[in-house]
Amino acid sequence: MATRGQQVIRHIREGIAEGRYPGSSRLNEVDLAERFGVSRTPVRNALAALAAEGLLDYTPNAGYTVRRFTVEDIARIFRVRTELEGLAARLAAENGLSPAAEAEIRDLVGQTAALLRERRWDDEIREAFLPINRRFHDTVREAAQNPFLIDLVRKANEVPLFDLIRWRWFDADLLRQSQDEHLELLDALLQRQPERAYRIQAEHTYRSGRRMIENWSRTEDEIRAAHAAGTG
Amino acid sequence: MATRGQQVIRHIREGIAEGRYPGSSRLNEVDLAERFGVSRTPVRNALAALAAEGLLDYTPNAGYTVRRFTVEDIARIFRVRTELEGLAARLAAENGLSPAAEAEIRDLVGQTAALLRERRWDDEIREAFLPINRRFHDTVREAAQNPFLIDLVRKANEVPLFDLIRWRWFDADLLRQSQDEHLELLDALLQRQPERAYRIQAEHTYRSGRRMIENWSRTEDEIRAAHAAGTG
DNA sequence: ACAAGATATATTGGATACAATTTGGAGGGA
DNA sequence: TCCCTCCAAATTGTATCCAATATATCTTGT
Repeated sequence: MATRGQQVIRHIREGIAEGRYPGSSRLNEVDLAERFGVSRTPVRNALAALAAEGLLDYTPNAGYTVRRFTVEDIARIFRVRTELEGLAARLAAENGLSPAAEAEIRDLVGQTAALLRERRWDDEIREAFLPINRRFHDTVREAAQNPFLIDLVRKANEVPLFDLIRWRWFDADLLRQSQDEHLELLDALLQRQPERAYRIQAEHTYRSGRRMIENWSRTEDEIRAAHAAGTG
Repeated sequence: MATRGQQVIRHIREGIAEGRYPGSSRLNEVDLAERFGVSRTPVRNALAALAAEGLLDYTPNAGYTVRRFTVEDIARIFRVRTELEGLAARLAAENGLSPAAEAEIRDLVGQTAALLRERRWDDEIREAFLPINRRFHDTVREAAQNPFLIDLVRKANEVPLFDLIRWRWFDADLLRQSQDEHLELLDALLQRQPERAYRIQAEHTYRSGRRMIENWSRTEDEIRAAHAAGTG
């Protein structure tokens, strides 16, 4: 089992991602310690780590606050993510796919095709697609064989609330379109076409960012309202 | 004044950058605490933060070690840095330079020109050029108006020993070449040519990375030897 | 001599007590 | 009413103590 400090890091990270600690809200050490049933020591270690990661802001003698992202911040983040994800696809095409990676991706594409064949769109389908999509892109990034790049992309994905709002607007058309792009990307990777892989992936990420921006403020407000209703 | 924890972070960071703690070396909490004249508490906070930043590796119940970078790691880092720095230049060209930024860059270019006119190459010239060069590129990155991108580039520059070996191979020819590229980049920025700015900066960073790789192992060995001689 | 287990030592993880700093408000004066 | 000062409460920063874990050492048996 991991240390308490590690667990506290996970708890706080999840709490922030799920909107329990809204942007700019202050994180009180004793409150967190009581909530998790531990002393302040592991809490402080967790806060220091999360601040170093960029998820929290820290002011000496004034504590930690949840880093707040504006719509402009999200746009800037996706401007960078577009290039990083595009670069990962380009490198993956340069390296070529390992037999294991190709098998994995083919399997994932096949699973998505099965979902599409059901010709319906409900929560069940969506919940099934989430891990498939994540594993698809994880596999592509792995194929880039650049742990440093993977780490940066991971950090760029670690913006609070991203997980919550990423799929709210998802519908059947988008699933089909997503599958099309995945198939094209797979083709580019197998054909070893780095520039084409870059274009496909960059455009994919760009559109994902545009949808994210469209839904950002609204979702943030909704979560804030829901949280206020739940506590007040 | 900052807290002791902050000071310890700075001390350890500098120590690693200057090779006092070689790659893979273990960082003992009590040793560090005694060395800095503080208790283990601020040391532990500092270690947690530095590990979250990626400068240290952490294993539960086994402590922290200085992250070790191989030649392959450096190559991967520069593959990413090339794109990130290129992206920053592209965005700066899209945004255009503020009057203040243009004045700053013109001043820095002028200072470099003055250094070149001296027609000599010694430590004094080199020491004078270091901060000029840093401020030049900082200004360009600032002009990209993307704090998130700046943060990633900063992290990419935070590899131990980079500061030590970055300029060892520098000579008069490279100073002249550097100035030429800076002038071309300034021109591209003023002309608002994003693609050209990207090309110039990406090539600039790429070559810098190539030189870094050529000198990496050698420098690491030298530092290790010097450190061993100093302590043994 | 060697391996396996037990014991001792060193090191990290966590809890608690105390010091330092900040923050909020009470009180008084202009 | 406004503002300034000072004091008290809350909060963070640090030190120290103890527990848990890992690592090294020493038996002990074959």
